[in-house]
Amino acid sequence: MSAAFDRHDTRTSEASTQDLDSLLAGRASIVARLLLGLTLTVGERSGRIVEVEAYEGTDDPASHASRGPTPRTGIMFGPPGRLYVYLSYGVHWCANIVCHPDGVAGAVLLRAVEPLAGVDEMWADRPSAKRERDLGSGPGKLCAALGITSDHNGVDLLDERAPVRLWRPADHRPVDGGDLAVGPRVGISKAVDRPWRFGVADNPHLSRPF
DNA sequence: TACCCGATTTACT
DNA sequence: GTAAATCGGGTAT
Repeated sequence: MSAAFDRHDTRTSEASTQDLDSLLAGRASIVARLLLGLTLTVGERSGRIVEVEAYEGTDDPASHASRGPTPRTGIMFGPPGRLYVYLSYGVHWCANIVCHPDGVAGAVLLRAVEPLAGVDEMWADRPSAKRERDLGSGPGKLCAALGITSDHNGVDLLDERAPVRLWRPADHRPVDGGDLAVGPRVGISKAVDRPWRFGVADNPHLSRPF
């Protein structure tokens, strides 16, 4: 599969100037960190992505796509830039951004956002939150705060008319150097050694410290 | 058709 | 720190 990425990996070195469209076709473990600092908008609500995890599909035992496509995971085998939403523990919705080229499964789990707009609506859907930094500080919390549910599964995030949109704010700066925190993924039992959790270092809205 | 379990959150001890 | 809540998909009957 690596041949499918050779072209993309070289281009992602200058990712900050690329279109999101081509960026998302790259390898999940590289795309993930590049999503930090981008904005996710659902209606009136917006959040800055501050924590993510990469899941590399067929070659990643921890990925839902590791055993091939199913009715649930099929979206991850399609074109990049779409939203993959699944139910965790029968309770919480979790959202991923599909990446890799069309036909090659891969995704980036959204783990935390910093509220930017529509904060009143977020509080209404996160009644148990005690502080603003608790509103989106986890993959399930993030979906509740932004109002993301299975209704949004398969949405094209780059379509301006879509109910959920991913975009680069005018003041965006790549998160790297000392601002980039890296660590092992959370809550998995396979491939636990892969350091594919990325975050904005010391950001108060993280799901947990690195 | 049955059983098992999970990319979690929350409340309670 | 620990356990309960809750349900769809995967794997085995």
